[in-house]
Amino acid sequence: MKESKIAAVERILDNYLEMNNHRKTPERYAILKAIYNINGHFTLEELNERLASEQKFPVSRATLYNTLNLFLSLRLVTRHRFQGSTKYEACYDKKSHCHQICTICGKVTEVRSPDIIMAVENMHLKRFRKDGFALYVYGICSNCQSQMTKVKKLDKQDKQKSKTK
Amino acid sequence: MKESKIAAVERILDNYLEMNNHRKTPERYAILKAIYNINGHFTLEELNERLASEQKFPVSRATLYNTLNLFLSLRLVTRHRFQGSTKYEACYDKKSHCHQICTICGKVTEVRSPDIIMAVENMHLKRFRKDGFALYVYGICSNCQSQMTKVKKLDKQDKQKSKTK
DNA sequence: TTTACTGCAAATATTTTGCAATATC
DNA sequence: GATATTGCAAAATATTTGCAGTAAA
Repeated sequence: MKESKIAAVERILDNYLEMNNHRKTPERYAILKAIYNINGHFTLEELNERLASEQKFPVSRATLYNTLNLFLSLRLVTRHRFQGSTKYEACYDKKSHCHQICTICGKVTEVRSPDIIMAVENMHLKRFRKDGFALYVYGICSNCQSQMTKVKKLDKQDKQKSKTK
Repeated sequence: MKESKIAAVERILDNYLEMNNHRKTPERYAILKAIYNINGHFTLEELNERLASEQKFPVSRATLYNTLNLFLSLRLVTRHRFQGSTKYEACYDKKSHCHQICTICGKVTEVRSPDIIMAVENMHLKRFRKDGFALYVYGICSNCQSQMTKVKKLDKQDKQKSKTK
């Protein structure tokens, strides 16, 4: 299964490079393979390390940026910019990305939502070819909610203290 | 109308600062006011210039970052990270943001979509308090689509030439 | 042989941080 | 007066760019 997915994206890359007289460098294929062997989000740094240690195929930062941009334009990867860190993600056969993001702790959770996918598909955008989407739902996770309740209680105590004082 | 909106967000800020024993510095109010006088997206740089030239109230970059983060956590502004540039936006009374983004030229267009808003509202996220969302629909705008058609035609011509040669 | 691509290093851009001075409470 | 906040400058990050050497076609 995974093998055939990699084969499929390699074919897309092949095709693009041939059509545009660009070169089939080993770097490009190594990077593509590395990306499609990662599950979920990854940073450029993580990708770099994987290439160096696991794949024994270190590449320069400049090449990584170049190649990621190429893949971005071919829609073989997507980029998310979460608070502070930029994350990439393989996205062939995965055109929709729904995330819930806690605005307190920054935790990002991926969620599936057929309803949203349908709603976006039915969205009417004039003269615009939709290729995919990302949804970020912001809010507060249960963890931080209970944190906040605690803090509020402490605040109340503080106020009472300062009143009595 | 606009006046009352600014008054409303100022009250939120007031309240927060008082509750948490933080200080009501003129910077914070000047920045908040500047933000709510901007229509649509703005960069930190643009905000900086506005404060210096229009409001005659220049502040340091560090303070801008600090204050924007404060407003972010108070949900008085949102932050979008579009390709390359980070944009902010006033978001009191505007909890949903739908954008269509051309992956070729990078053009961002804001779109309204009651259906999406409803779909997100109905989304069931376990133990997560939804506060707002941003949707980014990626694709290709009509402009770039016609660009591409032209390029394809040229490519075809090139191929024919090299064949005959 | 041609030239697209890589890697390096330097340049830019962006954001964070430490700290002394300042202003709010 | 205590200390949260500002502004500055430096530091840390992140990304882009120019160019010489390398390698794919």
